[in-house]
Amino acid sequence: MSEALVAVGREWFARDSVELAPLLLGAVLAHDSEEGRVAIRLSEVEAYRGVGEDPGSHAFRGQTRRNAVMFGESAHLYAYFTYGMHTCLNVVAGHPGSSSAVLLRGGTVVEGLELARLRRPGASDRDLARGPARLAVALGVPLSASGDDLLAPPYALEVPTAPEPFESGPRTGVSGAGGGAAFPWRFWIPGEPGVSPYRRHARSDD
DNA sequence: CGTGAGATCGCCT
DNA sequence: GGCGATCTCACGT
Repeated sequence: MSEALVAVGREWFARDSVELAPLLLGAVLAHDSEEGRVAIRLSEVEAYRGVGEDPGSHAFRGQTRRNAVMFGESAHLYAYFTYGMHTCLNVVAGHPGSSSAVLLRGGTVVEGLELARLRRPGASDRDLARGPARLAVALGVPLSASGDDLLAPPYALEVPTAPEPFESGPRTGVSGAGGGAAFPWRFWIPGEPGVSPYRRHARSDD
């Protein structure tokens, strides 16, 4: 179950987001704060491409204040606020200007379980980081952290030396153009508990 | 376990 | 002014 993990440099992330996304499955992202460390093993991600290529992407219509981080260096954090209350986290992919990213949709807490429970009162252990907004809360990463370099403290990111076996399907929550079978850019590790349950809008036939 | 609706606000047209 | 890369609770099965 537990494979070897290694730290990698920025160039490792500077590839196409659809290629990068499944390679991040099984990676462990840690975040340190005054409260302590929480680390999450990623079990579900989604790839988003750049300007003009991906109708489901925040970058589709070009650079704006919100998505500016997507246009910068790889391995930085792109955090965005949605539905009036939720923060979701992405890892920027590709080279500067490619405006692509990988959304962290779910995972399991592998370190700092007690702290994660405090941050998500009432949630079962399985649900602590299952879903993109839940994952952000469990890690303790706020919206204001957008733009942070994930390759420097207070973060630590390690990836598997051997890629995890994965499955793929339509992206969750992306409706209209950009959703559905034309963009099967959601990737997950089959059988892992940290795979998000929200597929209602996606019309997947898994 | 599944479905459904409300919350709540920044972003973009 | 409309809607979103969502989550939680309520209620029926």
